[in-house]
Amino acid sequence: MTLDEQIKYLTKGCVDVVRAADLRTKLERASQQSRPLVVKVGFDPTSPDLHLGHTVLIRKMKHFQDCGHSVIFVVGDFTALIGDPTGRSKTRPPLTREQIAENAETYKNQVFKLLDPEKTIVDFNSRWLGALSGEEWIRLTARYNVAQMLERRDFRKRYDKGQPIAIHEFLYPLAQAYDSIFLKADVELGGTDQLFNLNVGRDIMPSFNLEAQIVMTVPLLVGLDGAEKMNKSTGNYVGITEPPVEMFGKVMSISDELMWTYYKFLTDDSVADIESVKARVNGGILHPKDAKVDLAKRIVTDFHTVAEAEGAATEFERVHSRGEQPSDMPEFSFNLDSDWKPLNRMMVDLSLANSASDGTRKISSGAVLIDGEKISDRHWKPVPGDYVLQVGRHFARLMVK
RNA sequence: GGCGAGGUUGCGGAGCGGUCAAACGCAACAGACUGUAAAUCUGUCGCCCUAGCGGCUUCGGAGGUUCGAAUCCUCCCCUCGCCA
Repeated sequence: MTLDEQIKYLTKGCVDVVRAADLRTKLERASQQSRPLVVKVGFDPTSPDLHLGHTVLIRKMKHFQDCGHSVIFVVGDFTALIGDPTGRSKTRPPLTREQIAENAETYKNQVFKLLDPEKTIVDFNSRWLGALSGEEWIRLTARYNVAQMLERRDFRKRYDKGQPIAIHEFLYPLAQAYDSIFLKADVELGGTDQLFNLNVGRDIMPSFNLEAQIVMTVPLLVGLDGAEKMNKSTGNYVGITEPPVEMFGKVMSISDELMWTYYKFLTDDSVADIESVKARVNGGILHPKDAKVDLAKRIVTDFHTVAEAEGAATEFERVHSRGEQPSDMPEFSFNLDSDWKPLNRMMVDLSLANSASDGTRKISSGAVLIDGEKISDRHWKPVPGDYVLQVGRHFARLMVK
């Protein structure tokens, strides 16, 4: 890749690049001196369950690796003690050493699906932050002032409203900045919400005789609903440990419009390549569904194998395009005499309805099929044998004895 | 601390003594149409059952008035504005 191509690749999808000109200079120098850039990214060890939203940042790390730079994955085990100030003042339960180690392991397993383990250094910021003396802390805090801190929006807001800001909250950005100093970071990446913290590192580094790091931020990914940010608690997410078929189906359910956003943030394709696919779709040359299938396969492949992605696509075709039964469905055994209940209640037991009333509603709205036959009577009773129960898009196999 | 507004079924938001399980919108869930896309249309959207113009529990909490309360009264709790 030429320098310009590299810059395009590395800055694709980024919201902030502070500063683009400096990035160019650093890249140039790195290639001249064949010295890879040190790219640092911090992760909070408290929530190791990653979804596609997190992978936007991880993918950006990968892009740097692709260009030959070294990436440091910093587990913020020390900064977790402070907690990134959100103003929400919920005190987090402190993690034990074991929990942190465990979460870090979980992170690794997930993150290395995208990152090259060979080229990734995993480190813990307690290693250097925990070793700082009181005196060193004072020197560090002396590098910044309150006016600068108040540029951070949530600090400013709280200050203006007269709400308390604990002194240690000011330490969080400074500690994170010190990570960059200790690691001599050339680049720090983060989500857009991290912009202030990242810039503190940039601001302070020169006073430690280091060149200011480049700060690059990536946006929060929109969730499956196309409206809210991807979030596990609202359910509009795709977890990266989800099975292939689930993952594929979820990606297929997004709107055509959102598909382009996902192409941008969840693949390594260049903006130009994506635009050309889009042009083919808009020109009627490529069916939008095929473009989405391709996207879904690629996303699945990132976290599973190519074969599993193909399998998921085939399964999807079978179930949704041809209306056949899925090859895998939960199975349940019943004894006709002792276990059988009216269907609406049965559905509750099988998690296919929220309540017996809900089950009744589904039955009367024609959503319930047994072996493909619509059931309208909740008192339907089987004779011993195997049945496939379908409620909307959910299936279950019933084995009745 | 003072004054004002308000807390209704996931959210928003009507209702202000009976016909209220509570309008309407959104979300959600089903059905039709499709490409499990969007848009559109239809239905449902507290719980229970022996499924009926059936029963039960809901309108911040606790009491009270009334044949009858989400609606009136009392006390309490909480939220949000404004002034100190």
